[in-house]
Amino acid sequence: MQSFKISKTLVHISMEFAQTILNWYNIYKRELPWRGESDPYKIWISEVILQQTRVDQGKSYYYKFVENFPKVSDLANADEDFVMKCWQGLGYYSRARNLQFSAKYITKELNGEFPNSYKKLLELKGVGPYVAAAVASIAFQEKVAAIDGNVYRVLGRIFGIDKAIDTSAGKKYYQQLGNELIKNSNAGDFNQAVMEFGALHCSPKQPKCESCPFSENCIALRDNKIEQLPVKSKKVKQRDRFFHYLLVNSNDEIMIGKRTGKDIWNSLYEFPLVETPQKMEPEAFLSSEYFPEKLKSCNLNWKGVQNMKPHILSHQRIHAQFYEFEIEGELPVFGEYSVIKKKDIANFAFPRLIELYLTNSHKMG
DNA sequence: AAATCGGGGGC
DNA sequence: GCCCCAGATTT
Repeated sequence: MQSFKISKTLVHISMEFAQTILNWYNIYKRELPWRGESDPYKIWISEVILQQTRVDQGKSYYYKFVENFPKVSDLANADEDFVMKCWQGLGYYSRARNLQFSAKYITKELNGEFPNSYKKLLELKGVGPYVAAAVASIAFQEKVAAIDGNVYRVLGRIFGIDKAIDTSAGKKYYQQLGNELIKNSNAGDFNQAVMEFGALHCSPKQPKCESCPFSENCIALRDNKIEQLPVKSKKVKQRDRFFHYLLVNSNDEIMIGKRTGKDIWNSLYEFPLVETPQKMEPEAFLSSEYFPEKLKSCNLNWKGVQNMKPHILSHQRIHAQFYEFEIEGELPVFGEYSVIKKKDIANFAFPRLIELYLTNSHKMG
């Protein structure tokens, strides 16, 4: 807060900051599907979709959700596989499961009355400080700052904050600063304005400092620290994984199973999967201990294998191969997998990696 | 506090 | 390749 003249009080600073950012917002804000929405349920949907997700990527999913589940009770009563199918391709699939879990909670336990405060919203599964603040401010005008990646960047730069955004002390500091700045504003507009400013003007790379309404007061600009702020302390490391998908086909049927557990892609479907600790060539894999005994003994006809380019996730590089088998007659009972008609395959939600394979192999015939 | 959970886009 | 995106939960 040293960026403003020392004689100014916090009230003056917050009013000046808010007025500047709201002026900018009124001129440059984008038209977005959820802009002007007053239904807290739909605002909630939009905010969950937009977690760690760009607006351009989330838009079509927002339309899909409000169309298929126009009310919270529609989402509560929907088939889980259909909800996951609507989320397919968006990533972080626990968001979809938690969304429906909380929709059931609101519908059944709260008699359909949507939580109407920051504190009550925080009790929903999948709702953290950001979403609770966003919904509370936009739907209920509660004066609580929604601190997302954009806001960290905008405040971090303008106020020259040296606290790291991925520490609890840093998060607390930013939240308190935001809560001061929002005090004299329409909370919903204020939060959306700061985020929009971060997305369009104070961007991570090549921010438009030359035309910035805060250029006179921005500490980062003054000290030439635009590239360094906001401060982050952690670094992510990736691990390699080696997946062998087994396509067990008959004429018109194929084997799939639903993933459970704490690994990636929980609640999505997949083909029988074997993971090996290191890279293995197809021939070596097929005659190895890793290839399931149950399948060795049932007269599989190996048609070929398709090698995918590494599938890159935030913490993993997945090297996948798809083995195509044909089998005469009935498909065997195998593990937790079940047999479906190939024509029904589009009803199930698959990871992007499998979707890519299906698209490719379909194209190739 | 650190690790994990996806997928896509910009450079 | 690296960084980041209208973050939250688990360990």
